[in-house]
Amino acid sequence: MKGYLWPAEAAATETAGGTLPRWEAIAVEAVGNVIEFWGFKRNQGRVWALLYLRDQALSAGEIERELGLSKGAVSMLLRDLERWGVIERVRSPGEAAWHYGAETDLMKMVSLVLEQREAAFLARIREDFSEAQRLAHAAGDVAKARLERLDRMATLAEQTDRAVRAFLKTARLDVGGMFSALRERVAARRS
Amino acid sequence: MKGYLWPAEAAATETAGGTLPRWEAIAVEAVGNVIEFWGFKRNQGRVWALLYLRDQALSAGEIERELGLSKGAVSMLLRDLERWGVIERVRSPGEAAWHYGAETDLMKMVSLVLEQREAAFLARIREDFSEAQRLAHAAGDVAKARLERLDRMATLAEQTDRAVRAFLKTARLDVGGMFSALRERVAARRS
DNA sequence: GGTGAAGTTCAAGAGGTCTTGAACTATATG
DNA sequence: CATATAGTTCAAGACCTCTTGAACTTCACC
Repeated sequence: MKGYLWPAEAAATETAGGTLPRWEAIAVEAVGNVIEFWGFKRNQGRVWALLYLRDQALSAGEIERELGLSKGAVSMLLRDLERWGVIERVRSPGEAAWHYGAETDLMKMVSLVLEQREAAFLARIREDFSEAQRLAHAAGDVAKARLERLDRMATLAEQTDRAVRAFLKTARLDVGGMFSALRERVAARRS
Repeated sequence: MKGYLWPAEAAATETAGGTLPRWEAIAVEAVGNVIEFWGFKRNQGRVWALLYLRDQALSAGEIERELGLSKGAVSMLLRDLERWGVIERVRSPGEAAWHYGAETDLMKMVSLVLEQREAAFLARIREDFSEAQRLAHAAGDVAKARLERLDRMATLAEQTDRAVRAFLKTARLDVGGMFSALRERVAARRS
């Protein structure tokens, strides 16, 4: 949630090496912003958006040029996206280089990754609260009212858990309804 | 989502000037981590947690000492928390200094602020997508398949919107059910 | 109104994350 | 097998947010 005050015009024109049509540039930036909102890297969103909008596989070199990124950055971003199953690496006929194509909706990736993160994160927090409760009760000299507050505080983690699950359910419903045809291919491919 | 690999022991002992009982330190850090997960500052969570757990109003100086923060930082953090309505500033009898107390659940703040952020943010993204769609159609030379992909992409913002609303609803339900008694006082006070 | 303590502000700096680019590895082709 | 091109890795540094601390303002009390 850093950048929601950027000027749309600037974002659209400054960004690339220059070859992107304006409408494409705007869309690519918009996806970058949404994806950053969800705690991913802006450039992961931009790369996916470019591949998805082009409706054909591009080489790493083309992505570099279109988005003004370095070779190293593109390599790492593509790996992330591939690991999450939202782009596909294809060997094109005459070419030596791999090409990369996007077929799947990004929300799949968002909900998948958020679910993993959330699981590890909240498990840890819960342990911490349990430990704190154990110690506080053992101490003996802690006022009852404060112990109660500690108990209530521990529900913070549980509330967060429930809220995240509610979000994930919504996200998956939406994606499932709208993109079911596209998803099958990738669901089969994954793992 | 940076820090879910910190060692609980370290977090509990290193942090403060040293006066915090261990159970309190652990709980304070845990709240700091949850709040950071939601895109707030870790120290906002730590300050709120300390005040809430103490069950009495503390002065800025005490907070500084207990959490090992600077005067300036405490001043700004308290202002944020007060603006969000999760702490209260009270003038104590004999003392010259203000004291600060926490009565409300933090999830209230999380859902309130997220709602504001989300509204501004997604309105902007939607505009961007509209603009991109307008330009792409005007261009004329864009393949139909690509225009369709752009349309689908625009639903990203709408899906995000719906998912965030689902979360906010859940969060508010939880808080409402569990802390209704505490909430009234502050609801009346706000604005 | 003067005094001292509390509170606020903000430029400079600390602390993190993300990107770069050069060295390195893998792969296709003649 | 040699060569060229693609792809990967990671230390150095760019970038950006958060904290600090000193100067400044406000406030209560005498």
